[in-house]
Amino acid sequence: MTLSYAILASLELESPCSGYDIVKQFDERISCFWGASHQQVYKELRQLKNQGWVSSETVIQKGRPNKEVYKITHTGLDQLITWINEISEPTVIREQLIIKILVGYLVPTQIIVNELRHRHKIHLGQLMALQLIEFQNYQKPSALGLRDKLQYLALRRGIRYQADWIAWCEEAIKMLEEHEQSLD
Amino acid sequence: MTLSYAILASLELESPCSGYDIVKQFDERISCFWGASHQQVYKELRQLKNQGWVSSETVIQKGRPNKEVYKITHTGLDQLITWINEISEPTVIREQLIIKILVGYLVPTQIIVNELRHRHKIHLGQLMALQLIEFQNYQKPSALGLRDKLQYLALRRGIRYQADWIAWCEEAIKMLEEHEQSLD
DNA sequence: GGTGCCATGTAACGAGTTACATGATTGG
DNA sequence: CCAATCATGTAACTCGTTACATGGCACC
Repeated sequence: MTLSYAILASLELESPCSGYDIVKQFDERISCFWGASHQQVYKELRQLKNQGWVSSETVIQKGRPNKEVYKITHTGLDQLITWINEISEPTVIREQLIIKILVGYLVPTQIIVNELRHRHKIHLGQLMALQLIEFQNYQKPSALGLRDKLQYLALRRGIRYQADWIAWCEEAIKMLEEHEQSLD
Repeated sequence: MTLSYAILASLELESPCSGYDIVKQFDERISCFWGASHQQVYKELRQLKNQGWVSSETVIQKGRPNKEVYKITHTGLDQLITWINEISEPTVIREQLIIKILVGYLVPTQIIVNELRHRHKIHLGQLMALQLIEFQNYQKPSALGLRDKLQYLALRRGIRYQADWIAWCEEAIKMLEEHEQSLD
């Protein structure tokens, strides 16, 4: 399961931390390239513990629910490294919007344009958030250590991804609006 | 289920066709934004038929296995249109490579660079295939009818997607190789 | 003679989603 | 006072993958 390696990586980067923390890290850091529900993460953490790839202990808190904090074990680290060494293929993407575009002639063009605007807005918001992180933390990427350079590259992947969606949305909106005008 | 709408859209664009044809269309036309195994598609087609969203008949062939060819029904078309009208959100992506990048310091840099080169090659191959289609079929997009324009926009999404991955791979390889050199 | 295409399917399993449940604390 | 945050979980279900099965034809 790939999720287990994502969790191991998360614990390798920052530990000890709870299932809750891991979900938050997925959401905040790499939301455009990884997502998991808390149910999935908790389930997986229990399984990883059974396998001995992570260890955990209970932290008693007052005023808050107790939490179970996890660390990666050396077995887990070995497994993570083995996994990194395996060549992986691109993920299958199932993007509804592309299907809608293909049969978009079935509805008024404005419906499609609205959907494109909606997507544009989402990606613009995410792009700005990522660019803020870039501005605040990575002014001089070439001066960074390897670890930070890698984090920066992951961030760059996100920035490019969002910018790419935005550019396409604009291209598509323009083409559809010009098409509409040409009908008058 | 979203797959059912992808199938309906496929049948709307081109019908009658068999489960086999639909899988092929997914693979060929929009492989970077949709994928499904034949098992999934056959299963879904049977369910769509039970619901009355598609109809089918058996075509007897000689020298080849018989096939079941499907068409979208008017109920199915209604459902497809209703679905298009609903606003949809971006898909969750689970991209292993980003995880590997984040913890890439655990292995020799060359391992990560190799993986990046592998991805670069894949996306370059797909980009060239898509650009060939663009060159052969869409020389003058502004002159197209709505249906073709939409097909073109879907193609453009694929082209941008591939080009974006390529650009990032190059950026990443460059940064990692320069980092290696700075250590000498 | 082996590989690949056409064409469809079953069965078992694993991954992921949705709905539901709990309960205190903090902040507007 | 309502919403959000912290923190974890169960149960039912759907979706998707993997492995296995069949069998003729065309091409090199």
